[in-house]
Amino acid sequence: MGESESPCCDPVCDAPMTTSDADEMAGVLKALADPTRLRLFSLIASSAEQCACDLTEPLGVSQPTVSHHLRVLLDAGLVRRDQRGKWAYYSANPARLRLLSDFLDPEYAAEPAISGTAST
Amino acid sequence: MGESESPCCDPVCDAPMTTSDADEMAGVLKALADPTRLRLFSLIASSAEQCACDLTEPLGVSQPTVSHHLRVLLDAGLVRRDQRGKWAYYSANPARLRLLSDFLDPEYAAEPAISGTAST
DNA sequence: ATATCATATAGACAATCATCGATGTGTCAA
DNA sequence: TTGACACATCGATGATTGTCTATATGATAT
Repeated sequence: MGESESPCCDPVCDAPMTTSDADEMAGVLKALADPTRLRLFSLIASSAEQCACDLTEPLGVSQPTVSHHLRVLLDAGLVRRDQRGKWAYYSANPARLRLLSDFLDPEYAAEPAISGTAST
Repeated sequence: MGESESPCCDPVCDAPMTTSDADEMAGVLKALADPTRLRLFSLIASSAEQCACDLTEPLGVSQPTVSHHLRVLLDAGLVRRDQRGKWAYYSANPARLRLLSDFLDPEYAAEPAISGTAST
């Protein structure tokens, strides 16, 4: 199995994050925190791979803008690029995505005693 | 219990997102895509609840800045506020967080047939 | 070699944002 | 009622960002 991705840090609910962990995770989150880029990633992630040439039209933005967003996703490790001839094929990196979803998993996070009383 | 949170949309790997779904999910992601705000959320989420008065010092930013970030998290539905006297207590909303982690879950996402083979 | 195509990069610009100091609002105690 | 406190809001500012057009890079075909 190619990438296991460094564990990075504990889930967000487990303990207060360090500054450097927060910097790293916020960086990955930021890569997905834009509507156009999120649609772009979804387009790639919902199929095995996608030619960059097929991504401009469904997004409705210019080719350089798509290229820019692809680079942001690439730098965040969320996608990989495979250059074949003059075409560039992009695929999602599931390990990196799992890193995020595991990090955000509320798991058995302290249910904050809503309507009732703080039973502590 | 209380909040089940509208399902919002399918996981990002399942199908290309609609524009409105992308707008909504990117909005929630954006709320966590800042290092200071992520540390703030982690501080809140790693305990049952936190008084706002205890959040300024560990973050190392001014009180208005903390208040601003709390409002962003609140607007995103990621935290709740409980005013008690002159103190404001914040707690995480696990349902909202699960919405995010479920959305980002690679699940059985198409392993993009790298070197080896997807053993699925 | 030359033209064409796919993609990336450069540079510019408007919009958004994180942060701060100052101030407003509402609560509690004397 | 007055003062102190907790927190939110306002207004300003420097930095970041999403988007575009124009252009560079690099590969293929004639």
